[in-house]
Amino acid sequence: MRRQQLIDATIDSIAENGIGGTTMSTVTEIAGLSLGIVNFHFKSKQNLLEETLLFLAKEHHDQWLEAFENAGLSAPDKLLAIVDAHFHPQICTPKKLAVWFAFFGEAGRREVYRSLINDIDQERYDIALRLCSEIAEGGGYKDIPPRQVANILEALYDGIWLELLTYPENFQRSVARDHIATFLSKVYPDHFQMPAFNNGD
Amino acid sequence: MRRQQLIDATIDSIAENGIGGTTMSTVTEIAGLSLGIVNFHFKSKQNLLEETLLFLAKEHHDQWLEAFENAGLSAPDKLLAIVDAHFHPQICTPKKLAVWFAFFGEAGRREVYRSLINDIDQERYDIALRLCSEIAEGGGYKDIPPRQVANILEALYDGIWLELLTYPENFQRSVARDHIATFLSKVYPDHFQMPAFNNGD
Amino acid sequence: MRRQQLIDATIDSIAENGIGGTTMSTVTEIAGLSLGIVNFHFKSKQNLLEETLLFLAKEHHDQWLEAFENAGLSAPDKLLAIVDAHFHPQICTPKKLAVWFAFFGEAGRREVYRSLINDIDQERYDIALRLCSEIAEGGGYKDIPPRQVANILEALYDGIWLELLTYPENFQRSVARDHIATFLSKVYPDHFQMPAFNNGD
Amino acid sequence: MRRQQLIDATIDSIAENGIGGTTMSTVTEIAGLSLGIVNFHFKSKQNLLEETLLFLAKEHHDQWLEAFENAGLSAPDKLLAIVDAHFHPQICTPKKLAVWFAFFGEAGRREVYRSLINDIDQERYDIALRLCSEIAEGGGYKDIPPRQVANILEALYDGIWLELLTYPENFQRSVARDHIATFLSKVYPDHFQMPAFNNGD
DNA sequence: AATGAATGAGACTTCATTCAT
DNA sequence: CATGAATGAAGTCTCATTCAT
Repeated sequence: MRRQQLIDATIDSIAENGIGGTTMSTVTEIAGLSLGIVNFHFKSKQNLLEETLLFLAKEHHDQWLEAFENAGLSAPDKLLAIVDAHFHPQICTPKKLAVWFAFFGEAGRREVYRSLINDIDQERYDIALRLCSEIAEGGGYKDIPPRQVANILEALYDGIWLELLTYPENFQRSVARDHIATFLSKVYPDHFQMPAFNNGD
Repeated sequence: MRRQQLIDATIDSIAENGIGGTTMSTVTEIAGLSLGIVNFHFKSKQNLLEETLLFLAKEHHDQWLEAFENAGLSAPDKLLAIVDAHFHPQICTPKKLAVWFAFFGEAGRREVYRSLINDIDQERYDIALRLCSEIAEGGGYKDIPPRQVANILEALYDGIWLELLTYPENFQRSVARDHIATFLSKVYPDHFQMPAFNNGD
Repeated sequence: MRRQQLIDATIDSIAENGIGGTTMSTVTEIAGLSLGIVNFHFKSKQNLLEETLLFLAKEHHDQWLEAFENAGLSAPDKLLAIVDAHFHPQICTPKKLAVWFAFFGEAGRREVYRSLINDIDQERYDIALRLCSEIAEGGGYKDIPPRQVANILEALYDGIWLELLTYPENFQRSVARDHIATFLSKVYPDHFQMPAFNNGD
Repeated sequence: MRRQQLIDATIDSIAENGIGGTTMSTVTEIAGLSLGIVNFHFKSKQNLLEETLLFLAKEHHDQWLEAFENAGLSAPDKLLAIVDAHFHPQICTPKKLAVWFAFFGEAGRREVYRSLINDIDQERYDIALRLCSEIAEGGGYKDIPPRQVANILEALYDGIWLELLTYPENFQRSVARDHIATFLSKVYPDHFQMPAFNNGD
């Protein structure tokens, strides 16, 4: 309860001030609580940051995993469900994107962040790889190794997120998602269809 | 010169300590200069950081612009030259990638940095868009709007950079570049050819 | 009772963490009680510390006073009983010595603590002085004023305690006590006998 | 210069407020300097405290060592010189005594303090033991082992210091020193003479 | 009586910036 | 131009005390 309240405030603060600009004061002020309370519920500021990242990672993980499981039975359906999950309104908000990249910026030096992010990525990558392999095998796609498709997908998630973050004025989740659908329709044309483009884009 | 010496040291320091861990001391110590000298050549720490980002942006800009101009005359050649420039050994080093994402992660400063590098990004995007339009027109590619190809390219640059940064143990510029070449060969099959894949990938 | 339970825990905590490292938390945790309970039974932390010192002082006082009263009738017997009481297993434990010197070291609080234990020290000094006077008079010892013997005794108590505290690896109450007995045998040779020394010492 | 200024201020502050009550503020305020300067010249508060203890220990060590070396050639002269050094006006001031006992109170838990104090004590103890052995041998004193005399001397130094600290209103270095001279005159009567007592004491 | 979450003053420490040399 | 000691604001963390339950 208090913990979640503080994690929410931390997300707000990082989105607004960055990790470096996030202080105990900014967090507790946003949460409307007293300064000392963070060290009461979390051991330290560092721990608060880690728990915040953990929360985001879990939320993201649950989102795509559920999408994957609830999607239609076919591999393309499941793969597309995972793609869509990255741009779900619960996950892909300007605030949360800002926080993700704040952590990415530190990940090189903070083993904790890195391993946290890696674990989740790895699981998703493995599933995507399996789905691509199924599709490639079933469709007779021989020119691109499934591993490469999965790699490009991972890069596209992050790359598009960064576009959305950097140019929030054109922020449109649907367009973002269409980028990836387009890519898939080119790679596996019999299994994904090109999205219809609105003129304006 | 002193200024460049300090900017280089700043890059080293940010790569090693992050922006938050970069202090006047870490910078001047790496540069082998005295503490007080930064405020002599730069107005403030903030200014030093901005100049550092600007330096990277310019270096990057010069790289792809020169590649673009020196490339073969055809649009595909020129587009591929821009792609390659992103993974040139001068530009795409672990240290510099770390600095780029350190800046991307600093939400609070994003405004400042955005205003610094917007023009450069825009220029590259415009050129790529023009090239894609030429190719699409000449090749009769009608299903994907050139704007979208250009957008996906931008996302791929950043997304692949982030992969390289996050998983430095598989750091291979050539593989990175192949991802994009693969994408282009799928979008404009008559103008780009699929790279040959090594078995290991 | 709760109060005594907390005082005991305070002694344990001071011995382990020092006065500075002793907090409401360390005390209540050792006591196995809830954090808020101290301010319930004691006015404040300061008050808890004072009561703890007072407890030690009283315990010490009772010890030597009882020893004094129960000893043989002769003045030397009674004086030696007081000496022995300082090294009684109930009084002279590593933990309690640590607490004593923790308090002695707290200059800022010395005034407070002095006012608490002054009377007790004075009472013991007066009794010792009286006993020395009796012995000196009865034995015709004219070269040392009784007051000086009493003073040296007081210094020896504390000095030997500090040795015991500082070098706990050679902690031997019997040796400590022998130091003082030796001193007395030199000052009042007809009334105290030199202890036998074990070779090792 | 600045360092010594801060060490002096630390001694003043510990004497007045104790170690627990000594803060960066109290120290720098006494020194008339700015708050941040301690961490500039010393790494941390803990380091400042250790350097302060080191300074006192060195000063004390130099004092008795010089006294020992400059004293008359006979063993009694040298031993008495060491005794006297403990009550030299440079060493035995109310302020410095307060600081010593502040550190003694922490010594049990701070290995640094302990080892610092131990080293100095050991050297002095060894010298005193040697002198006592010489005297005992030369004078045919067989009833007290030299080791015990040396031990009692050590206890007396600290014990008398504590008396002086606790009852500063009777602070008289000469009386203190006489206590020890009296003890020695009783132990080695042919080599030390009883001091003359003023009536008042 | 008892609990323990919450508060907020105050401690230590870091570090951008200044300025006498 | 260059140095680096000095300053002091600001950040993290601790902890005595309070108070609703």
